Amino acid sequence: MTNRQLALPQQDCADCPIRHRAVCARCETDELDHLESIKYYRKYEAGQTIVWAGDKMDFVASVVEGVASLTQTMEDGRRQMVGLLLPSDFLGRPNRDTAPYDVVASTDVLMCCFRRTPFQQLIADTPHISQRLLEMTLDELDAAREWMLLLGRKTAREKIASLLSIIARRDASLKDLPSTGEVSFDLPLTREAMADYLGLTLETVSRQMSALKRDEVIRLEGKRHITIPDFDLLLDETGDDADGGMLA
Amino acid sequence: MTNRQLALPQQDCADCPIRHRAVCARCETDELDHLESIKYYRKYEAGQTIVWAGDKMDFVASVVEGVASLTQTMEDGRRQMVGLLLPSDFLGRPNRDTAPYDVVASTDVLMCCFRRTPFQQLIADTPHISQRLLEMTLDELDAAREWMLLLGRKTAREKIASLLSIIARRDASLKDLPSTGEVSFDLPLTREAMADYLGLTLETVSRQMSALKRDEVIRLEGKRHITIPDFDLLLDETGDDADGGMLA
DNA sequence: CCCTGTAATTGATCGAGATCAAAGCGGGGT
DNA sequence: ACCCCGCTTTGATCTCGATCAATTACAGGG
Repeated sequence: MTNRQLALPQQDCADCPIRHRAVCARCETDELDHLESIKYYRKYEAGQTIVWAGDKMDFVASVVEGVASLTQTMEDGRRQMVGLLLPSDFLGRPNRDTAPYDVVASTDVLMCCFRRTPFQQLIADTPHISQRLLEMTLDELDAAREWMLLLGRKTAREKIASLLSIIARRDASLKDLPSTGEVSFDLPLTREAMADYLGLTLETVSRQMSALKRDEVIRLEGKRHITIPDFDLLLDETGDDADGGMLA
Repeated sequence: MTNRQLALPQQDCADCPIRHRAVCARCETDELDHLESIKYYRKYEAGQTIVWAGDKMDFVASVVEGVASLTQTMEDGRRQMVGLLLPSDFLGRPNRDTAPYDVVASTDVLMCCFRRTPFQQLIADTPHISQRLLEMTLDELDAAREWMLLLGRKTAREKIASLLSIIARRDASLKDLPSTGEVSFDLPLTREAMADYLGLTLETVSRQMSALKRDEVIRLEGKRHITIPDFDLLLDETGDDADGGMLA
């Protein structure tokens, strides 16, 4: 229902839904042509592992549709998600050939891939790409640091509220809707994935979701579709300052 | 003792202790000359706030000597350190004029500063600088993600051991010493700062330090000078894989 | 040398979230 | 329809780290 028919491998960057947000955002037509010539699309199904930590990675990519997660695992099995890749986010690091984390598709995912070596060359030659990549990396660093505050200092309830508000916001911005008043979206994560992201157990996630529902901060239709009757009410629960405190 | 006489504002980049690690690492002589013409030095005393969150920041800088911390504070006073700036680390974000975090000198600090506007211009014109900045930002992102695993999933004892091993490693690498066998260094952080970094209370930090001492993983001389009789023994306590798991 | 103030240690108790354990869904396949 | 099987919810109990509360160590100043 939400994961409607994934687009078939498309050709034209001009029609791309992430044209103005992804690593290619600042490219001129001729630069885009060059990118277009080395790109290829790839689909992954929900639950599928895109890359295993430690594997060679011979491509970098932009998420076009869907959600993927970056997860670190300790020897004894403890797991921590360290990033969520939403449409327009970039996967991979130029000049590194080994993946440091597992990358798993949370929903069906469509990626726009570039072979790593030609892409590295392109970065070196195209300031519009390397500048955009720097900017995106700095944004990711800000997001990671915001997440450090969440992991280190927030309560379970605040963590859940923060996660929901972030997903709601990014979902709204993707659809060019405002994130105020009543907001509604599909959760792209299982309870377990939420727990891995928030540094909690899945039982605690479930309990806090129930508590937020009981307190009418959220409504659940099925397990995955969420309605937030009043977005400001949710923000009050995040522990962030009134202005939302968002940087990016 | 460790914070020996801070160098007087110096002139010559060629003699700079962070010449080959900082944002200027890849610059050629002529590029260095250009940088040299817009740089100035600034000292801060231990405990002094370098920038307040929300303040205008009209410069960016490299840490030359000393240690500074980046800290986020919630309205109710909960605090989380989100980064530690060691010598060669970069402070500030091009194209952003407002500081997102408090920056506080943990020890006496010497900074090599650049006014933001000319520096931005320099980045745009000098691939050697922007490439190095991208690389450093990607490293910081890796470090932040490693820290997310620590904050979300590690026990108090593992957190302390991880922090000590990171500081020991960076201290050794700065002095071109190996980090094996017996290692010894000064802690640049108070117990409270350690707690803010690790997402713990200072009491828990103190207790775990005592426990590591009791178990002879570390030795304390005074409150701040630490000796690690066997670095591998400390690594066993971090919860990371045998190979150390370090990326950068 | 003794104050004084700050940083650190140590002890006693509490509580949020983890862990262990059982049910409830709900949807897809035969 | 029915039965799985994976996901989720809910309950009972335990535990690690937080909190509250004294001490103790130490550096600087008179």
